[in-house]
Amino acid sequence: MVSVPAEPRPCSIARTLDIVGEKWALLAVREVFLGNRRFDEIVRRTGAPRDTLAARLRTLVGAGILERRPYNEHPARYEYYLTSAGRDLYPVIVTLMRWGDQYLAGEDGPPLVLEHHCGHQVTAQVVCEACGEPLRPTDTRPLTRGRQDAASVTA
Amino acid sequence: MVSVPAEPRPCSIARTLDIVGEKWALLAVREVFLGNRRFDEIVRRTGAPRDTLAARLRTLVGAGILERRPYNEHPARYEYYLTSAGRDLYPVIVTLMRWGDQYLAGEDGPPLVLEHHCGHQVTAQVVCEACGEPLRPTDTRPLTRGRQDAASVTA
DNA sequence: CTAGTAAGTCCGGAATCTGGATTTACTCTA
DNA sequence: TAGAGTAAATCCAGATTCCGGACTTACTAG
Repeated sequence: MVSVPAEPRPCSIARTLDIVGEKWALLAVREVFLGNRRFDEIVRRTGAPRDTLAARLRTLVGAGILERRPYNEHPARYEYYLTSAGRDLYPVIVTLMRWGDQYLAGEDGPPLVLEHHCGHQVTAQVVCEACGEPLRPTDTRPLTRGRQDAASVTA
Repeated sequence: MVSVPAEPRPCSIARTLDIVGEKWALLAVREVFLGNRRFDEIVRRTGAPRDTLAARLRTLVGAGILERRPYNEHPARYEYYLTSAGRDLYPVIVTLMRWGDQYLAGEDGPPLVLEHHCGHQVTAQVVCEACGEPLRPTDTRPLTRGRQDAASVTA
């Protein structure tokens, strides 16, 4: 009965998902990107339960993704702003959006279309920052640093 | 006591998160990208509870992201493969990874480094497919199609 | 005959999520 | 000045989900 040594990967994806890997967290961030910064507005736009949203906003503020700024005292009222770390979640949001546009849009197309300042509709593409080429799974492989047990990347 | 009309946005991000907006779902997909296709291996690498993982794999297969192929009969054994829809989640995965590398890596840097076939380490960047320029939140705005209540995008 | 492997399922307790009502401290309108 | 409205939560109790560990099934290898 030798138990197999469980060893979850140390992984940036897992760590990130511990913070934003839940529906309401990311939808709250989406709303702030769209300019809606108030609690009730975020509740209304996302459909999240108030309790749950309050908890998520706390986590996001604690993680340094959102900043809670008072806009009124007596009674205390707050708005949520993206920090620079929060703004850096933009790529995550737009790639999620693109996937949904591709695979889950109904007959009348994507529910929200963004326009880039170049004049075209936004279609998010992920490229290698170094060479500018599109990043495809088959074109990358784990760089060996110590023991690596990942097999090759194939579909 | 006029109840405020709740109207969650129809949104590709929300729809996508209904499928993959949970830690274990995306980590399972990560493992398959890394070439680990078997149930026990995915459990071991992600640390997910077996029950939960089984449920997530079912969802992912149902959503057309993974494909379950037998590699053995008697006893029946299966492997999970990415469909093309699944491979299209690569941008989501690498942008999540980049964010974690930036904000959550410890002293010894990112736990996993990918090498692009151009020879450089992978740093995922999101660009506008049309003009190739980096996509920044301030450079995009919702294109009005019918009523839109999103304010401008500002930080 | 025993041990190991692989892909799950079953279980019961713990934690989390959910919608609705309530609270607090105002401002605005009749 | 009373009543309604606004905004950010919080409280609650029931429903759901998550979790880890044990178990099952059907083999193969020694």
